[in-house]
Amino acid sequence: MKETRIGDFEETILLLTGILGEDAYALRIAEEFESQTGRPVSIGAVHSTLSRLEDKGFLRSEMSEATAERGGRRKRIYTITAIGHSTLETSREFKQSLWNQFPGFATDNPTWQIS
Amino acid sequence: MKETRIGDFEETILLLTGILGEDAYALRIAEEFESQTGRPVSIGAVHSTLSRLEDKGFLRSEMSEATAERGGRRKRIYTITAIGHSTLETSREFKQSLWNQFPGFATDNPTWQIS
DNA sequence: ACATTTTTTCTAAAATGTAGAACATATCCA
DNA sequence: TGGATATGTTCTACATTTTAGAAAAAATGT
Repeated sequence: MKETRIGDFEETILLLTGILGEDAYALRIAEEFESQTGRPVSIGAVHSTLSRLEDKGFLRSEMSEATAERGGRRKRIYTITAIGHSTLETSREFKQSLWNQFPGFATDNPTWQIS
Repeated sequence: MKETRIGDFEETILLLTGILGEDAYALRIAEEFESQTGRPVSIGAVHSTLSRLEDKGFLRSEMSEATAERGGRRKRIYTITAIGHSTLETSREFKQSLWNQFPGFATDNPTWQIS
């Protein structure tokens, strides 16, 4: 099993988990994904990605207590691990480095012409 | 519209193609990938990804003339299209926005700042 | 009790990522 | 001239990630 590799969707889900904090459970994350990207996402996609990320050690999870709301069953709350965190950072730095080497995007001026 | 979606490896290959310019052909890209990431990559992986990116319209390609070097046969040179370019930018901006919402990482990195 | 809501778990598929063998075409040098 | 060797592409197959939604579980409302 390759421990340190993550895909694009996985990266986004990991980031959203960090952003949502205490509220990071599958359904809420899917909701946030849709609102931030404008693209629909299936709940299954989010669930399977979350558990894969947990298998890889980038996330850890814990069941919350049930709430007093209608249908308010226990949620599986996800938290980023130290490894997940550093993987995110590495990925970010790598992409940033590539962007900086891309002619026309290196620094402040985003003007670039395509043939 | 599922046309505008790319994966993580695809994104890296697209970026490397842009960075390499006139020298962007499969073998060279694979070489650059290894030197930039430190991870090995098979030539087949790069080839299939490049042609997939071309099918999606993010890259276009053209055969070069053979060179006078030993074994210097014709290369397939890839170039980023306008669509490929804007897809890259969209992806970069989206990730940046997520990072800025991530508590403790709202960075003021100068080379990335959008506004 | 039974319907309804929120949420997870399970199953299956399509798309992306990975690997390397097979093939083609160039130069080098006896 | 032609085989050894180098550079590249094309092809084929398989693994992993991404996507979708149905089914099951656990809570409240009436």
